[in-house]
Amino acid sequence: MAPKRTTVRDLRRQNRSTLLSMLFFDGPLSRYELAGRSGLSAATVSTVTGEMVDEGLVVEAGSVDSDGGRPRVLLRVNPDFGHVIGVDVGETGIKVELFDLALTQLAALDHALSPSSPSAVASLIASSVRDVVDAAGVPASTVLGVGIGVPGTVEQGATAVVHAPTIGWDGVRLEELVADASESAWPLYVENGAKTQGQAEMWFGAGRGAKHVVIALIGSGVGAAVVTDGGVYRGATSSAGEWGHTTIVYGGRPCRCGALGCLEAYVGAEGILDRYRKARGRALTGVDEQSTVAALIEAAAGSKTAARVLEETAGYLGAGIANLVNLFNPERIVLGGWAGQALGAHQLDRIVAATRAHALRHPYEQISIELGHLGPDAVAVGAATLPVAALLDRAADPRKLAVRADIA
Amino acid sequence: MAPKRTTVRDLRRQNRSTLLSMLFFDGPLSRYELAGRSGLSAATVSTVTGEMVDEGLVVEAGSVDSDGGRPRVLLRVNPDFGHVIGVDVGETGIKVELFDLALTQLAALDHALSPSSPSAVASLIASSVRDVVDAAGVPASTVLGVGIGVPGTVEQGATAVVHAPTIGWDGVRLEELVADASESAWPLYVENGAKTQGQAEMWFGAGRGAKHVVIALIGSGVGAAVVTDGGVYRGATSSAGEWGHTTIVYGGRPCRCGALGCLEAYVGAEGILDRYRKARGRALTGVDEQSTVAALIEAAAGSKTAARVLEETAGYLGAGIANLVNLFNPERIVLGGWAGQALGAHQLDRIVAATRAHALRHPYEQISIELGHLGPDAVAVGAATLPVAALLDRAADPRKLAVRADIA
DNA sequence: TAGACTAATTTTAAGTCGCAAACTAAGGTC
DNA sequence: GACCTTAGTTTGCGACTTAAAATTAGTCTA
Repeated sequence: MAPKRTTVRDLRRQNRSTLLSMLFFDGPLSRYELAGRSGLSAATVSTVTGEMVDEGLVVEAGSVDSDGGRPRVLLRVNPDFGHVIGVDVGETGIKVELFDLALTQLAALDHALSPSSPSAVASLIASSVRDVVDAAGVPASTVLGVGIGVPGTVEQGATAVVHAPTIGWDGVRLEELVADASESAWPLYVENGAKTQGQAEMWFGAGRGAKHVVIALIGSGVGAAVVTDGGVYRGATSSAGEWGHTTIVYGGRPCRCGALGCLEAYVGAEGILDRYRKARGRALTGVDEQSTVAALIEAAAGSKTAARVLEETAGYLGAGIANLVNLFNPERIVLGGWAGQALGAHQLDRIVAATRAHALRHPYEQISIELGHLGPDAVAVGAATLPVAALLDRAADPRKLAVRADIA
Repeated sequence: MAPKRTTVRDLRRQNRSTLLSMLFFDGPLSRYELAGRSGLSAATVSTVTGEMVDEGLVVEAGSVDSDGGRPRVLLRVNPDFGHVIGVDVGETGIKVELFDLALTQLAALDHALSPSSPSAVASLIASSVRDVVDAAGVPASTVLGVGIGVPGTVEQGATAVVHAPTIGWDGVRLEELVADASESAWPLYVENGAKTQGQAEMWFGAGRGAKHVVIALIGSGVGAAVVTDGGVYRGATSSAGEWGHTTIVYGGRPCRCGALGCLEAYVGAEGILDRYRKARGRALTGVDEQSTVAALIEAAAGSKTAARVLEETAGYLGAGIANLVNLFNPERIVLGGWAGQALGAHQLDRIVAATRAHALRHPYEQISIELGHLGPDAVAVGAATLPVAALLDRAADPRKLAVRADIA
């Protein structure tokens, strides 16, 4: 059982973490402001920040006048304290990006990838990570960790286990595989790609500032990242948020998961296009799903059928969102994913109206529905936030004593 | 903003709370066992428990042999340290019960109540609370707090605001009303009745020992209490878990909430009976909903129509449960509420099968589905746990400095 | 240009906390 | 009754936060 005790040491770690997180999220702040915001005494702020400055974690960043007295010295997280890497394992390729601690991208790599064995993917990840470090020209020793977003559920445990039916993975111990394929021993953080994308929206996108958010992601598949009390909600075995496979039409359209009437079968890109094909009698043509959906949206101006299919889609989607509202009672819904943003750009009013029609009045009144600010590219940045989150949480180099139980 | 700092005083409070909670939930324990379980040193356990014994919060409770050495002295929470009161505000009456700290019932009162103004209900609560204290013969000064379960959503804030459409309450500041109607200044804890019932299942019923549980409650209405990481999940404004009004059949049966296709319209008692009436052409007779549903279940042995309606009900319910499984990924589902337990007793296999059919394999494999151990009576005990939870959380008399932000 | 003044940090001294180690208590065994 | 074993207490210490005092780094005034 986890130790439930609290010792004096935990105090310092907790307070370091609080102050470091404030500096990270709320930009440069003086010690004085830190004291005010944190509730800590000026003395403590001084000693704690002093420590972090000595360690190179925090640096001074100019100063601002304070009417009449000693100017305030601004502190901020040292962007060069270390670097983090985010990996987006997609269904058709992997992206590897390297960032500094301010999450500024310093290098990026893309690899197309036909469906391959888990160990082949793991090797590719390991070598690409190596490559991106070389490409960025940063010393290997400054890499604090590697976050990996995968298209499937991830069981967090002693080692992360991935279940990703769309790429044929079932019980893949990706963390072990990548670790075995790498020479370096950087901490690895494997997480569901929807959750990393959600994390990115929370840190840099439409979720900023809110504590209870559901990020609805609609692409080929449909998923959601649920943020409760500021942290990503995982559930008992980290597979929470499988919104796409909730039943919205009992006994309805067959879904690729095998069940009937899943939301994904109606509002997933494939479901939308298939419904159009059935209604119209023939399919739209497009080089890929994404452009076909775009063509459908454009066609809606002239085609009654296209317009009706999209209208219905907005209805289903609104009902699906209303389910999230009723169950999670968030303060904000962020509509993301490439199809979600495309639909939202043309149909947001209708989607909102359908949500209102299906949600209870009280929780509905609490929410705002917004489009995501980031595209699917955000999976990699989101993955890169994982080692940063570990750093903020421990307020210490995550490579040391990497107890990675709850990354939040 | 809440103070984010952690001071050395918080340590003691935290550790007191840990030890007190262990004693409460895991029965009498010796200091030695407490040290082992908590990870605290024997020295700290000794001083902390010493304090709590001095304060009367904890008492010694015999001793047990330890092979060969000094016997272990058992400690337990002093059941007579104080008393707590639970109030169940139902649609047809209120129940008020008084318990000692071991949640042993010492007195109970029932009042029928025709739909009345909030302030009339508040007065009745205030006077009944007074009465139950007199009936139990305990000194008023020993009452640590009063928990109130209400049939609607409760916005927790500076003062609890209740929205309960079924009894015509909209924005009722019940906490203020009751406080104004009482002479005593006992801390009040107002909470949704489904959540208090869920809390009772967690502490004493089918939820014991689990950390991620959804308690599905089916009666006339349908709701759920979601427990994540051991605490009741509330969402941004405490109206999370409105499972009954999630859409399960898009465009389906009208629900009393105004929307179409809500789960409640299919598996709520009224919905079941109405579906039977429509299928059969005539209604079953019964003195009330509860006995009518019982009659329907009995009729299923002979009547094809009744059997089919129940079968369909199991299907809808399974799909609804699957949605909970996919979204919350709990480790356990508890099926409660009078109708839920009645259905579960006769149809559990079918419900489980329908759940499996609609849930994703991976999260499905994590769960066990169980019948609730407690009936709807549990609302009052559940409400009474609220002041106890406050006591355990603060490890101090909740009447002092009652900061009731997060009761968990 | 030297005080005087103001406001941000740092230093100092005090009090709390948990812990390891030494110590005491309470039983059993031979 | 000497000795062993185990439970619980006391003691001394290092780590931590804090209030208060001291210091620092500017601006303003005369």
